[in-house]
Amino acid sequence: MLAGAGQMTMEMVESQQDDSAGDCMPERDAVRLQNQPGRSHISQGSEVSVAAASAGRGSPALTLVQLPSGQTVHAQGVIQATQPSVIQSQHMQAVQAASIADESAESEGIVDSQRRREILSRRPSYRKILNELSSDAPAIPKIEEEKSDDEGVPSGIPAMAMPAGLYHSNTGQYITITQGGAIQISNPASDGVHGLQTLGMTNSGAPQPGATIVQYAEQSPHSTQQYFVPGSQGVVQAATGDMPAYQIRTPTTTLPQGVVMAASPGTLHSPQQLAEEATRKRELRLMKNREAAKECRRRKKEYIKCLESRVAVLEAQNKKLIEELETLKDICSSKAD
DNA sequence: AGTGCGCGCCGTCAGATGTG
DNA sequence: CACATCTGACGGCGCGCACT
Repeated sequence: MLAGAGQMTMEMVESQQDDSAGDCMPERDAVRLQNQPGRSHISQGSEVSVAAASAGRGSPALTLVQLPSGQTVHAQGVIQATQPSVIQSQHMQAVQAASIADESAESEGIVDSQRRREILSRRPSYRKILNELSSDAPAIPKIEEEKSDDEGVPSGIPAMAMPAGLYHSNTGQYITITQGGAIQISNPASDGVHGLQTLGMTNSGAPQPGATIVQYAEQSPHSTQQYFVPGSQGVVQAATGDMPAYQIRTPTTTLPQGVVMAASPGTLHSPQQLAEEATRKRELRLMKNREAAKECRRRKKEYIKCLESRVAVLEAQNKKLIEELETLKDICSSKAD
């Protein structure tokens, strides 16, 4: 990432990393430009001093140019407005802006610095950061929440994007919903016909719209599978082996993660059943974490793309500012002559 | 063809963070 | 505060590529 970034941009990125994990903000960039002339391509003792007047968000940036004669000139900058940071949350921007602008107000400054430290100590949430920014900057794509098709699906249960009526499990089995509402489970290890199991769905007329989740535990007692069946209602759990059982219910109950026990909780007394329950919970937790990790990686990629976009924007701004500075220098030197 | 290397993706764990 | 969620870190795996 960031390969080919210009020198100043890289410095800015590095300084961002100094502050916290993935924090940067245009306001602070402006302050740095003012306080660190060496970074703004203005040599020490230059005849022209440039101070970036803090321009509020959305207002044109004004640059104060001190001429050798002592005259001060307000120059309109090429950057019309500070760009919202890709990775800086609005909350953070507010705190930062307050901490910079109101340093004289000691009591508020103390509170701000405490809040600032508190925020800086947190790890960034890619989803939160980008969503907050996207609400402020329409150009920044919002990280997509769960698609509407997935609404009603308990978190962590992958939707099977398969043709209508045919679904594929995470263990390679195929689920077929027949027109009569029956669920057929086939194992591809066989030729697709042998080993076919059929489950009946009898409550397809459940009143609440939503989706069906089929949870299926087969020969291995440690194997529990869930299937999301769009467009229908109810949750199905199938368990074969010692105690074959199938249950269908609507997914709107308060049971978390859409899990339905095949056996009633009151029957889980034997050590074996307790062990099975513990294993089932572990499998469920691993499955949810697996999905969470996938989602996190997707968000991280999006986050990095936004950072790279911001690098490009800052490089362009940097280039324009340098050009503007050269122009102002020429004006000043011509006036001095 | 066999091998080593780099890269990306994935699953899992542990700890931080968010939420009701 | 308990529980859920998120994310960094780690290791494994597969793939492509260059080299022998």
